Amino acid sequence: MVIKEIGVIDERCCPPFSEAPLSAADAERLASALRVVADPARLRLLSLVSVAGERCVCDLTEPLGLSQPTVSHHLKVLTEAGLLSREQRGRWAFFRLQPEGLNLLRDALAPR
Amino acid sequence: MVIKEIGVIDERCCPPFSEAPLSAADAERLASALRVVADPARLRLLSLVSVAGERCVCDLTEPLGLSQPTVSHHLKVLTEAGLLSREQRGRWAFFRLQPEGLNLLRDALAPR
DNA sequence: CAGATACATCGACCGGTGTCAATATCTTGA
DNA sequence: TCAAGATATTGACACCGGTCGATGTATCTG
Repeated sequence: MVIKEIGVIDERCCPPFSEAPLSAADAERLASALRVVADPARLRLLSLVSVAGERCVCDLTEPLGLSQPTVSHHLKVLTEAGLLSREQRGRWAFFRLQPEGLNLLRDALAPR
Repeated sequence: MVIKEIGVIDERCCPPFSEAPLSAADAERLASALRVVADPARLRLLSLVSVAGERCVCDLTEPLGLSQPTVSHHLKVLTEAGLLSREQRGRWAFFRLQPEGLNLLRDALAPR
């Protein structure tokens, strides 16, 4: 069993913002999580998948105007971060939005 | 009169996420806004200012362990983005959180 | 098995940015 | 007006990551 250590958005990623000053480690974790979505290509991928409900790589390459390896790279980052799920069906890999990931990120940016 | 074009978090920065696919331009704007907070030093600055209510540069250099020019640079980025306000009083520059900035970013990450 | 299709991985390039030292600018007090 | 303190700006450097072409791997079809 493998536990992802880098770039994962889970319950540890997003400590409360204005209760106490963020430690260096917490800030690094949260910044890593935010860096995942701070990219125009990844935002468009999230949006395309979210609108369609489900998309394979072949559907995503052309609207983004990026090469297939680049799109695969971004999808991997988003999936490892917990923002997308991946399901292999035949030759195709289908991706869906995992809304909890975005919810965790949103909550991390809430001043309380 | 100068209108900032890059990295500003305002009402145009954060179009709805899953109603329609993000355009390239919208994705670029939103990514620019998110890049502002996708940095550990800037997150810690936001947190320190948020907790204290108000801080000057001199209060922020030491807890971050960064040089004064670097801290000033990050504070400028955060201020131009609309996440902090800056008020000069005597020799000191005091910074406060502008909660609307974070609210706009949060809303942009909401799947609807 | 051979070819085709869909996707992933690798290696390399390059532009962007976080960082610092040095220096400039601004503000106050004597 | 001069000196000192607080902050901003400049210039340079190093590192990270987005991108692509080439190639590898898996899956289906004939």
